[in-house]
Amino acid sequence: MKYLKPWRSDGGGLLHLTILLSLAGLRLDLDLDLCLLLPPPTLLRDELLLGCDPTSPAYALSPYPAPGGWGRADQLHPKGREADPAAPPEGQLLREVRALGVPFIPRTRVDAWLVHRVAAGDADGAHGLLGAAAASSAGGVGAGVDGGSQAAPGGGGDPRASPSSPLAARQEEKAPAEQTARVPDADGRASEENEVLRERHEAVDHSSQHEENEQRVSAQEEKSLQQKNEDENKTADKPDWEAEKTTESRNERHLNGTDTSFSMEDLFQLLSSSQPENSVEGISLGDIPALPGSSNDGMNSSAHYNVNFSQAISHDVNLHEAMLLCPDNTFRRDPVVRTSQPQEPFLQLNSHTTNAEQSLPVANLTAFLPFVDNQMRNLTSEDFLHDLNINIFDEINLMSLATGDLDAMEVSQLFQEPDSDSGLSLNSSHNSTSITKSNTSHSICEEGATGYSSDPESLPHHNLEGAVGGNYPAPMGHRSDSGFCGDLAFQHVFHNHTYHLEPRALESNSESFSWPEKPEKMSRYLSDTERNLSRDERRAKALRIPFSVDEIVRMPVDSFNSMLSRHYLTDLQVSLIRDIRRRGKNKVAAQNCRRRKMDIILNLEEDVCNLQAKKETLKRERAQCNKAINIMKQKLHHLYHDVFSRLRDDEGRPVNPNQYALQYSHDGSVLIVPKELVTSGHKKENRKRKREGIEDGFH
DNA sequence: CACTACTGTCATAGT
DNA sequence: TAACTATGACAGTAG
Repeated sequence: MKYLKPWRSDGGGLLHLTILLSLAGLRLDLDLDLCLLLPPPTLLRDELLLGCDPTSPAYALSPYPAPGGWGRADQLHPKGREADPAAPPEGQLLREVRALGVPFIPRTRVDAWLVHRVAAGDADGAHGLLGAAAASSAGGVGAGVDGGSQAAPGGGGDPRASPSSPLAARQEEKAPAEQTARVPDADGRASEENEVLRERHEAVDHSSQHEENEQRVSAQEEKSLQQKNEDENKTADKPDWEAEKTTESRNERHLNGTDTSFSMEDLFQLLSSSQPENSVEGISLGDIPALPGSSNDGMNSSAHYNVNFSQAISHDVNLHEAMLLCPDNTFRRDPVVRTSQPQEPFLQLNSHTTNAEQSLPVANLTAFLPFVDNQMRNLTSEDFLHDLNINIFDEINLMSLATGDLDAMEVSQLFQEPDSDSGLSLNSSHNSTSITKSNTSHSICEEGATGYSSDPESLPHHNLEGAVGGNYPAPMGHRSDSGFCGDLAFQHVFHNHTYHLEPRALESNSESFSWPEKPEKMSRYLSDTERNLSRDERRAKALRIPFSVDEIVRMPVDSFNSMLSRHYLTDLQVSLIRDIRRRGKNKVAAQNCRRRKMDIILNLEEDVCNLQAKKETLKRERAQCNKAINIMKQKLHHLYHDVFSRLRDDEGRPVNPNQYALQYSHDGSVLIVPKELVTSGHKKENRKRKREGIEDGFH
């Protein structure tokens, strides 16, 4: 869905939008048609008309730009398409259409061909031709990319797209048979017309299938409006038709609004000034399938082209009721906003959310879910719809994150960012570092588009980028400037359509939403499951990185690098993955570091304890030694006195121990010497020992 | 409300 | 030079 570019001069984006909305069972097509018809200032009015330069991008039926445009543009590129054998040359077609007196000029060759067939009475044929639009267009979004890339190698298709998608394979199979029967015109575009017309036919079929459900939904909406909208209490008291009238008149007031913005009236004048025979409704109706609420079958008569402008706007009511008004009608209309809506239709859709009161409660939005979901499921038998659903729901899921989990202010911020693809630069002011850390290798477009930051979590819009990440590669570097705004606008449109998500989808996607850095702020939004996730895990989820954080961190570097090269990842995803790996490894390193530090501290404490214990032991040993020494001294003292008591001099008298001392000689003999001699001898011996000790110390 | 422990992260130096 | 590790410093959070 990322690849849809609604705001384009050609009808392709519009066709896509119309078809997709029809597939979704929403009666949004006319309103969006009118919105989409409003040309950007730089768009020449003639580009809206059939007679534009065939080489102009506006002429191409593809919603994608020609070669050089952004990726997957090749799918519906005229080149490589088979010509419709029944399609007249474009000049003849135009002449015939004009000759039929159709009150408008079809915008594209497809429209012209359709009008030609219908006005000529071949309603069934036109109906049939219309049908194929959904298949082709949706296939162009999803599965059928590769066949187109073969047909238009210069179309900037995603080179990594699988060449074996089901639709591509089917196209390849049927191509030879059709080539034998085709009568290619000069441009080789006739087959494309045929195919797109067939797609439209399918779109109409789907639309008619959803008619009952749509009416039921509309009735419920109206009932809810009448019951719960205080501003419209009077309307609630009136019969349904009066309520509708009120609604319609309200829209007419919007239409006739006097503000200076680009109104629908301006559009009407703009288109009618150069082509007086053209009517606005004609142009828009040329692209829309049968309107469920119209009295005519829509395709059985050309009368449905004569819907007046106010009727067309009445469908605008349906659009906004379907998109923006919830059953309990907590959403208020803003006439000013609505009046200015035609100027910048998608941004106006954004403006609906700028009012806090206008934020869409998820519970209310889910009223549409069963219907839409069933319709989508019924269509999944088609390969293209498989891919389409994926893309749609990707887009839907992302939007649901914003609408379902953000408060009104954040939603409004999300939608207010005009310069960002996917509204990704919303929160840039909240995190200045995210800008300074942006990879300078990114172009401004990409940075703005992706809100590139090393800290995606700080940017709630990043999860939008996730729509193209993970398993849905996005050719980010192939956008044309013109496609940028369209992409932005178109995403916003589909974001609004995501209001029909299942609650489960909303919940699951709320997990992938990224939140402001403030944890206390986060806790308000995060579920218990989310709260258990680490920041990087939430970031990875937000960007839909198809690897677990644990994998990213623990993987060997070789495997890691090969993994990055194997998967098609956006720069933002790669950056986040590398950041996750770096942070994860650093986290482990920090844990190890702290563990080591704690180990060191514990070891030192243990050493201190051991040393203290050793000190105590030594103290005890010293005390024991001292005690033993004292005992020995005591014993020696006793022995000394005992010996002296037994000694006698030559005259037989006891020896006084205070005057004599015992001296042991080296040969073991014991001498009794006077103490004066022992003292002097001890001094000399001590001196001698000291000298010897000093000499030993030197050695 | 202050304090503390824990944890994640960043910057930087070293391997 | 890239990748990784180690570590100090800082900030946020919970008890």
